[in-house]
Amino acid sequence: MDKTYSISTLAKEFDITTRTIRHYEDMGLLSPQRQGQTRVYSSTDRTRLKLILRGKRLGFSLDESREIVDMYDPEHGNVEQLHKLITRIQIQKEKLNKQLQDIAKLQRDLNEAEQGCLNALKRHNQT
Amino acid sequence: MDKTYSISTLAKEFDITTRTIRHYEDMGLLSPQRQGQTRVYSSTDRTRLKLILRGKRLGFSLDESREIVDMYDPEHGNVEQLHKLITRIQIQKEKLNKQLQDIAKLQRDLNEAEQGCLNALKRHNQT
DNA sequence: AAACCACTTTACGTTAACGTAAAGGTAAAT
DNA sequence: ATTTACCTTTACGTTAACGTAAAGTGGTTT
Repeated sequence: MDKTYSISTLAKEFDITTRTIRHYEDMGLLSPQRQGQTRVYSSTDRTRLKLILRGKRLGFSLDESREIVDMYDPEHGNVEQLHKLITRIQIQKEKLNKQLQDIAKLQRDLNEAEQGCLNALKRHNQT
Repeated sequence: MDKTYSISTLAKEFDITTRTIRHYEDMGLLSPQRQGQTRVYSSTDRTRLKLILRGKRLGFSLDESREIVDMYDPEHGNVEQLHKLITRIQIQKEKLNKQLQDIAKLQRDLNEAEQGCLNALKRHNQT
């Protein structure tokens, strides 16, 4: 008796359109059940959607996001597949580390810029 | 006697095409000097380009990146402008914090997935 | 029964971020 | 002098990620 969701419910929850959700399905990122021809989303589907949107915020393409969400419930086929998956996971982890460094730098830069502004305001007030 | 760069030098250094660099100029992100009709990039231009590419890695649009690089050498016009700039800087900082959280979550997820794989391999080797 | 709602598919349109010729200018090397 | 190696502009093409109608289906509310 797992909770289920309609497409518009999910759309409202995540502030996206139903078109977007269907598009993710077209691209192979989601594959909800059907009742007749109506889509019924499980909580697993909802989680996948959440992950996709997180990937989007991080600047991932849908292809990259599919790679990532597929890492969660992989076809634990043979040993070779597992090794490949581990490799892909490590690649992603490295990419994330790079991104962390970028963010750290940008944060420092923004703080500097902010300080520059505040100093300019101070100088102005002293006039 | 500041160092200058040709367009193809920069393209090679950052592993992008000259078309891309000209496109950034078309979009108003760069405005190099000219010698005749040839573009000559200063080290400031080079830095701006670096920032743009960093923004790209973080999933920013060119519009967003322009906003950010413009924060570095703003037209310190009036006080109002300065306040607006500070506001924009803070918005960016919040966005970055959000992104940091997303990355942290994703890193944890990937570590879990990796452990799952490693365990699956262990179980396989015990057979 | 008619109107309304939420769902569906199909399909063309749009925007961003470049790719990819085409056609030509300039300066150094052969 | 002509090939080579850069540089330039102009302009149409492409891909991803949806937007936006159009036209139809199926339940329920009036």
